[in-house]
Amino acid sequence: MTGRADRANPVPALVLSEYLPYRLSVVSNKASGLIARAYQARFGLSIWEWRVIAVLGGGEAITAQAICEATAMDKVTVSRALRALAERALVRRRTSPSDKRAALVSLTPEGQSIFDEIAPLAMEWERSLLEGFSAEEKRQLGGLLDRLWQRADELARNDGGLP
Amino acid sequence: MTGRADRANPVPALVLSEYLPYRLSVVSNKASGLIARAYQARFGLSIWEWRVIAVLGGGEAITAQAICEATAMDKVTVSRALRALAERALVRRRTSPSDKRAALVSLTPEGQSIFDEIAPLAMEWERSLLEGFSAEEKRQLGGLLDRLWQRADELARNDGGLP
DNA sequence: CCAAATTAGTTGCAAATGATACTAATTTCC
DNA sequence: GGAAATTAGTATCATTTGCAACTAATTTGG
Repeated sequence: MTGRADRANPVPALVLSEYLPYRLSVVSNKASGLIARAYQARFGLSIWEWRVIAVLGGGEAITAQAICEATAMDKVTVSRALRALAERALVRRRTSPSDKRAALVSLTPEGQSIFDEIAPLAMEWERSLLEGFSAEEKRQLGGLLDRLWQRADELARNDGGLP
Repeated sequence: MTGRADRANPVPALVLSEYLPYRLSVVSNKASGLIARAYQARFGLSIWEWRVIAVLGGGEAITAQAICEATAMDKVTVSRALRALAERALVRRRTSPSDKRAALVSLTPEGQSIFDEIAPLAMEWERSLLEGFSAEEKRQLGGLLDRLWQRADELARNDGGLP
């Protein structure tokens, strides 16, 4: 049982509005777009700068590499976000004593205070987006997204393994 | 009952990996990225060119405006995609007889044959992504995404209505 | 212990994207 | 009937992004 299409199981017609990658993309852009506009307008932060701040908000000093992993961002994107944040003195970089190639990044007090200000707003935005969803539905959504995430990683690993 | 945070209902801490807009964005990028790479490599199509082809695959000649609505793409993006597709002779544009500002766009035979070739692959990619999901789970996922879509539209309409 | 390979992070350049302004055709409505 | 406002689509320019090449430090393995 391959699940592959044949005479008995024809491939259903493609309808863009029903196509999962399309729907994910539109929903994600709508959701992120709303909030990104707000970050930008109120704090002058790009969505990537915000992501970096979000992971640094925990208080630990971590390397750019660790930021890449925690944010699913490319190292170039992280590098640029860090440069912008450092220029505004929202983060500080100290060369790691154990590896002089790497820098340990942490929020400055100003960075931390921006985090403290945005974090609750971010949670409100999320809540607002999920208004009308029951706790059970939120749980389902989370679980389904996790599985899609995992599945996409698997497919990427097999270099597509795609048709 | 505002749902707003107070002493009794504190705002939960922000954890990026649990944050819905972030998760949506990552999942969407992973899913689209996989498939977009395949469009590009095999057919030289950008994701937008593909979306345009997908809506034209139905066979109707429609205006760029209608394509915008059907694909959730910006009119500039549609214009560029159409230019690229027209250069490759995958679409044809005829001035609309009823409105000389608008052009009715349709696939050429070559365009149609590309659609016919990709559409089943696209369905396979989707199936592959959803491998392991029960019919019920797929239905749930679809419903939840629809509601998020709708909700994001509502929020955008109230200019954010966001905090 | 040292040459080769790997890793951290940055930079430079080409291509993609987005915002704005523009042209041309059409509608509105006085 | 025609001036003003609207709409379809395109062009322009600044910014962002993505890729590949690069520097510097570290690890590997012979």
